[in-house]
Amino acid sequence: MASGFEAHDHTDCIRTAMARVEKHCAEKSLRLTKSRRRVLELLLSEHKALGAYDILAQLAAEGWNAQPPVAYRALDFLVKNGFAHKLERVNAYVACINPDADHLPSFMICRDCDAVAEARSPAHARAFKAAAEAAGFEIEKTVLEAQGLCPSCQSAENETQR
Amino acid sequence: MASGFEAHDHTDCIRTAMARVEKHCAEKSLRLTKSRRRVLELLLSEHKALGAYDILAQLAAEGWNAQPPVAYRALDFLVKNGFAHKLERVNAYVACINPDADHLPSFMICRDCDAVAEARSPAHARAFKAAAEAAGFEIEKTVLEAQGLCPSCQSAENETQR
DNA sequence: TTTGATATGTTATAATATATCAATACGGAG
DNA sequence: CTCCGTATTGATATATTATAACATATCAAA
Ligand SMILES: [Zn+2]
Ligand SMILES: [Zn+2]
Ligand SMILES: [Zn+2]
Ligand SMILES: [Zn+2]
Repeated sequence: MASGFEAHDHTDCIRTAMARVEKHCAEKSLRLTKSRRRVLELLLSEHKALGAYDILAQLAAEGWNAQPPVAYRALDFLVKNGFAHKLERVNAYVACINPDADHLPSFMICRDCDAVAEARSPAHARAFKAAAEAAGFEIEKTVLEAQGLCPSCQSAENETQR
Repeated sequence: MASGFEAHDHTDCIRTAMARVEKHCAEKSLRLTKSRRRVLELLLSEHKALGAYDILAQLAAEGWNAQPPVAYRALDFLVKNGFAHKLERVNAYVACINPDADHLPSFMICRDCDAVAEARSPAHARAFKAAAEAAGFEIEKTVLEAQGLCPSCQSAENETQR
């Protein structure tokens, strides 16, 4: 139902995602420049959200002397084109798991380990959209985020309680 | 289906909400102090979200010499006790329309006039919760927000397009 | 009336995000 | 190829949102 918490071949996960983004950029003549590509790689490296300043710190560690606009511009590009999403609850950004399909993303965010899973079956998102439209509201953007404990952090909490 | 966009007796709306909060505070021995009460009144005054610094500005206009922690502490109290909600998408706060029932709130936020409606039928919220639990995720908090155009701002956009 | 807990006052600063403008790189038209 | 308009980057400054820290005040119960 979701992606991010299950065990999977993450190397392949990254490769597939990059390939889809590259293809999409080629088709739409979008320029996946050095900083945009590197920021996307950082977001893809783990199924976790990174804040803009986390990204800046990583770039700095790689010798990049990058100021805040560098991160925000790259993130704007990635978000605008659907390659990443912003998690409003935590002011952080995560790579999209389905970066060329139009969708209403929704997320589960672990408060303990910061793991993020993007839900794949957006029945609730469509239901929200339908309910809003029934109320005469024209949706342009949805924010659907759940914060709590991922499966493995629930286990960890139970361990320490003993 | 929602509250905020429809015409209604808003004076009564405010009075009812304050009464419910007062009752709840009395029952739970919560202290609805001067600043907490005034911030809640400001949030209730319109079905719009106010940022912490909007609130500080209003308090200042009333002669309050209030520093940021004053607003954030009052908002924390109101949010923690379910009298207000934070809209993560716009970093702003809105009074709850159902302030003594436990619920998973969801919102429609107009990008044009900043009107906010809290949805009353949370079928989509429950569906989200169910989907997350099916994935083994333990939800502690949900953020469900739609941003777009409220009914009256849709009309206004159509006017100007002519 | 002491006491412990909760709330407020006050100052400073952290964390997140954007405005602005100059310099550069890119990519198509000629 | 080379010129031109546009998109992107570099660099500095600043805006916006939120919290840390610690002293003081208030409350309510023992
Ligand atoms: Zn993966
Ligand atoms: Zn976790
Ligand atoms: Zn009302
Ligand atoms: Zn509106």
